[in-house]
Order: sequence, then structure tokens, then C-alpha cells
Amino acid sequence: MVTVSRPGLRERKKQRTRDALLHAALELFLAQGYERTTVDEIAEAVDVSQRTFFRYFAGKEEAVFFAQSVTEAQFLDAVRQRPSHEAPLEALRQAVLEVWDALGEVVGQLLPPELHLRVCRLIESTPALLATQLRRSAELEERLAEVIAEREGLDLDKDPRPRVAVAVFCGVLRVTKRLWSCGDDNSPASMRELTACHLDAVGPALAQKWRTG
Amino acid sequence: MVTVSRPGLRERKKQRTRDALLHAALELFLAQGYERTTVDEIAEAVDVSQRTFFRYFAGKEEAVFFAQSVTEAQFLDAVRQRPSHEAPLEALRQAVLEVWDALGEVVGQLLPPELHLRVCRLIESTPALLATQLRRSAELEERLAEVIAEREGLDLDKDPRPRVAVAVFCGVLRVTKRLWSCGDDNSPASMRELTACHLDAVGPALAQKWRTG
DNA sequence: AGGCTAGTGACAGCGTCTGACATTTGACAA
DNA sequence: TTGTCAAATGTCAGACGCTGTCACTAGCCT
Repeated sequence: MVTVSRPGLRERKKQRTRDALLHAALELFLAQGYERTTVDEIAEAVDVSQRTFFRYFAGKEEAVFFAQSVTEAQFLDAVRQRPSHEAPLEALRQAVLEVWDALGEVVGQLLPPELHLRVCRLIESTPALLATQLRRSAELEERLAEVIAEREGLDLDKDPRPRVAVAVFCGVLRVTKRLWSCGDDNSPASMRELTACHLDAVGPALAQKWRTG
Repeated sequence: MVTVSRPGLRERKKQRTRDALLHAALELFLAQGYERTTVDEIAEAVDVSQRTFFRYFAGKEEAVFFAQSVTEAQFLDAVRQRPSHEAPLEALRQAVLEVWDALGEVVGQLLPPELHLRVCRLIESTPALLATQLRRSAELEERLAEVIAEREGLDLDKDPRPRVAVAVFCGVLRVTKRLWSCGDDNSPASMRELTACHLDAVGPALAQKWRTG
């Protein structure tokens, strides 16, 4: 009994196939565009039947958002574990910065960080993918609102503040992420700075007077 | 020359076909679901070839969002025409309430208001449609940000406030619309009230202390 | 009346995705 | 080792969305 911890040959093989499909898919998407890449091409690159691809991924989209799922779940967890004395927006802010700092390690095990960034850009520039991205983000918002409501001991259907706070926060975050991923400086430091800057801009943006230069 | 204002027989015929396709599509979507409705069914209901449907609409989705386009354009116009002395958020708030009051008349000419509401609910409950809805909304946000920046004489790339303000506002609006369309009271009055309530909740939601009973 | 062109139908084809069935391959016990 | 079971995969057929092409009809203009 030497193979106690090992997941067994079958499981390992499966993992390898999934991984090969994922990487082949992303490489092809980045090289020639999402729409111009067919499932047949991906399957052929891994030397597997088209049918097998659909047994691992519900469709081309699922391959694209595989890494995103990880960071989303991580963000949700980070919020849950913020100390409860923090105000909701403060907790959200700290959580997102946390996740961002750790992004390199966590995603890095699944995908090269540089590849991840290019996938983000691909999503932004492909309408169909952007649409799905936003829908996923909306689902995340709902779950975040639940977490916030629970933290504060509120009823999500009676007090609008959890949903409103999350909507505001995620809205700002979206603007930030878009600007950052499309910009020149793609360092984590630049992301921290932009995030902080935009969150600090919420107050002034809501103010009555913008023109008091 | 009696037919000066009339658009000509050809044009009228075209309009009638488009209208018939639109209505048939929406009826079928609502009756049996979006995904479970094929383009062939829609075409057959209007007694037209499948190919013709695609000459009027880029796809099934375009039919669903036909009415939405109208209200979006109207909202954008309303914001443009708000007096420039109003603060950005105030202008956005007034504009959306304006559009909402006039919605019955404008959309009503194209679709029965009650049908429009049911289409909204269909969108909310169909992932693929929700995704597209959100993407369209994101495009609208960008255009709104441009308008706000111009009103205030700002450079969109240097000052984050326009995008942030719009993101906050649209985020709140999205939460509001979703709750309203899924709720029981679908009166315009209820929409006004909810919108105002949620916008007023932004301040408190951003506050440090939520628990000061 | 007759030519021009927009609108249409019919058909073929590509790509995504699913269901059904047969085959292979790893897991496990006899 | 061998046989059995279940999981993974391949193969095939087909539905559906969408596009290109080509010929034909019907409104339009002179």
C-alpha cells in the first residue's frame, strides 16, 4: 500500500485530460480569438473526440471562466472571514485587496499569471464573454449581499442597504478592473492603487458639488 | 402625388412583417420559454421562411431586446437634457424617474405595457438573456459616463468620478429594477418609490456604522 | 410597359451541443 | 490471474442557431 494518498490512476488521467483541454482551449482562444476557435480544434489539439470535450466542460465558455471561478470563491471566503467589527464597505475593501495580493499564488497553480491576465483582456474584448462575465458577477453580488446581511443581522428583503452597498462596491470594482486590465501598468501594485483611488472617489462622486475646483 | 407622407407600400409591408415577427417571437418566448422556442416556430407562426427572420433580427436575442433599446435611448436623451446646474447624481435620478413616467406611452405604442413587464421577467429568469441585458447595460453606462463628463467639463480618463458615479447609480438601479419586476406591486408608483428609497439608501449604506439602531 | 432593385424562399453548409449506443480501460474482488 | 463492474471515451445521428448563395417575385421609377 504505497499509493494511499494518490488519487488513483483513473483520477489522475482524468485530471490530465481536463488540464490539457483547458490549456489547449485558452491557448487557441488567445491565439486566434474565441469565436474563431471551434471545439473540434480544441479536441484535436488534445487528440480527443469532440464529445469528450463536452463531458469536461459545458461549452467553450466554461473553459474561459474556469480560473475566474476560483478567484470569485476566494473573494467570497475572504469577506466571510473579515472581523465582524469592520463596517461592510471596509470589509469588502479589505477582502478584495487581500485576494488581489494572493492572486499570484492561487491562480498561479492553475494558470500562469500572465496567461490569466490575457484571458481577462480577451473577455473584455469579446461581447459574448463579457456578457457572461457580468452575469456571473451579478450572481456573486447576490451571494455577497447575503453575507453582508448576515454579518449585520439584517433581513435582505427588508433592508435595502446590503444589496445597495454591494451593488455600489461591485460597480466601482468593475470600472476599476476594466481600466486596469486595459491599461499599461498591470502590476498588482497598480491594481491596489487604482482600487483604493476609485473607492475613495465614491464619496466625492456622490457629492452635490463637483465644480468647486 | 397624394402619398407624400406615406412611407410607400413596400415600406409598410416590411414594417408589418417586422412587427408580426416581433410579436410572434415574444408570445412564443413567454408561452414556452426562450430556449425552448425555435426560430422555425417563429417564422412558421408568421408564415415566413426562417431566412427572413434573420433578415429582420440578428438573432432571437435581438427580438427580446427590441423594446429595451427604446427605453435605453430615451434615458440617455433625458440625461442629456437635464439642466446643467443639477449635480450629476441628481440629473441621473430625475432622468430615470422622467423616463419611467413616460414609459407607458412610448413603449405602449410598440408593445402592450403588460407584455413589456413579462418580457422583463423573462429576461431576469433566463441566464443567457440576463447576461446580454447586463452587457447592454454596461454599454449604456459607458455612454452615460461620457455625457456626465461632458456636462461637468471633465476628462473621462483623468477624473474617475464620472464613471464611478454612473457605476454606483446604475448598480443601484439594477437592484431596484430586479426587485420591482419580481415583486408583487408592478405599478409605476411603486417603481418611483423603490427607486427613491434605494437611492436614498446609498448614503447610509456607505456609512461606517450600520448598527446604531 | 419595362427595367431596376429590395425583399423573399429554398437550399446547402458550418458550428454548438445533446442523446444513444458500443467500446475501451481502470478498479476491485474472487 | 481472471472476471466483473463502472467509469471514460469514441462514434454516430440529429436538433438548432446562424450564414452564404442563387433564383424569383413584387413594388418602384421613368
